[in-house]
Amino acid sequence: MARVREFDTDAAVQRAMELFWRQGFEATSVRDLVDATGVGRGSLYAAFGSKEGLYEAALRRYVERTTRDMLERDAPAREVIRDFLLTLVDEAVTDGSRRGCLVTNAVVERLPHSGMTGRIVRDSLDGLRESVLAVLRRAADRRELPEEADLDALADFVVTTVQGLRVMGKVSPDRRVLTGVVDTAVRVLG
Amino acid sequence: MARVREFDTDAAVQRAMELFWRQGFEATSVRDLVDATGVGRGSLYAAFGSKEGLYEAALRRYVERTTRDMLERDAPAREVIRDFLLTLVDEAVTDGSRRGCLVTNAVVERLPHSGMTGRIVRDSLDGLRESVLAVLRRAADRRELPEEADLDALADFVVTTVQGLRVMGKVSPDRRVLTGVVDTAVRVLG
DNA sequence: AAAATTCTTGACCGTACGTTCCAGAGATGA
DNA sequence: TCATCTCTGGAACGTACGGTCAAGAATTTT
Repeated sequence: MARVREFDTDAAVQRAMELFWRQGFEATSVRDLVDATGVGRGSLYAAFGSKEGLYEAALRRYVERTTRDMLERDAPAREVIRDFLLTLVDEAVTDGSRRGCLVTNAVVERLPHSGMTGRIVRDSLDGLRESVLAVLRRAADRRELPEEADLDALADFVVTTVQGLRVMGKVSPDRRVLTGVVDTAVRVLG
Repeated sequence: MARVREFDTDAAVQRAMELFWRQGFEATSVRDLVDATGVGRGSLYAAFGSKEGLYEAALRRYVERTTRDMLERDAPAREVIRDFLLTLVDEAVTDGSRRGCLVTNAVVERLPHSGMTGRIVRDSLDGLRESVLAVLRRAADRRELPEEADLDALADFVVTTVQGLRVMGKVSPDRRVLTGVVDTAVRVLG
């Protein structure tokens, strides 16, 4: 043992996450990160290795914190999923700084540039897909969906709709429009 | 009159577009653009004002060239839109460099940083929306859709699905999955 | 108390960035 | 032919970047 770390790693990652979320990876400089976290350059590099390492930690944190517990509700699938999508609409309309979703942003701006980002993003979307699938399976068990429904395709469709909403939410955060999209989308669920 | 411009502006914008599309705005340096276009720094700045100006020209070119003539076909709406979405799937699966769609990329990585990008992007999506709407109206005239169908909401839904496919295509360019999504999506069209 | 170990701070590194500028080349009009 | 104008090419600008490192501070072990 020796000198103990003075700064709160979690808090630093949280601050970094907020910056990356609002500004993107490239547009956020190490200087910005030092200022926002209050942690010195050296300490940041000792703890995370690189700017990209810190970004990945921030992305991981985002994925972990973005809970899907809305999807745990025991209610008709269409209702559960509709409410879930409507929270995304709400986020988009409410979010004044148009930051969208960090995962979606990571897909577009970081995926080609390698690193662990692809892995994290894929895991995140797989997680969402599984949660949706669980909802659909419960519904299928209750004979709530048509007998021949393809649950896998439906789950992929919902995940795709989430990404679509995330993008559209940035372009036109218009509640009426986005709500219409959600209502249209959930019509495929029976 | 005086000395006449030596380089082909259109060709230069085309080259720039390819670079921005593949690498994104921030990751493309002016040096890259000079190398790819073969046009000197000075000439580039004289013609486009700034890196952002060239980006906007490239984005505009992309929007103009990305023709929607698939949507002009006179066939059942569901079929026309399904085929259109399937071409996107094909693009995603085929595109080895995962560049996605320049407009979608612009939304995510450039929208917060102002400029004309927001305007161009919005115009582009509005254009797509109008094309889809025209298809739907033709279908409605032919009593092909349910009487009570909300054409506006359907058009917004299709545009959203396009964006969703564009993002998903980057993460998992899997034809089976994406085709399933398309088939699911078009089920809302009657 | 002293040795050992880890963390902190911030100056410093080389590089690459976007942009500006200007001397010279090429084209036109007088 | 010469004056005028625009375009060209690339050197040069200041700045900001991501990353490194060494000296000192804090803590634990001996």
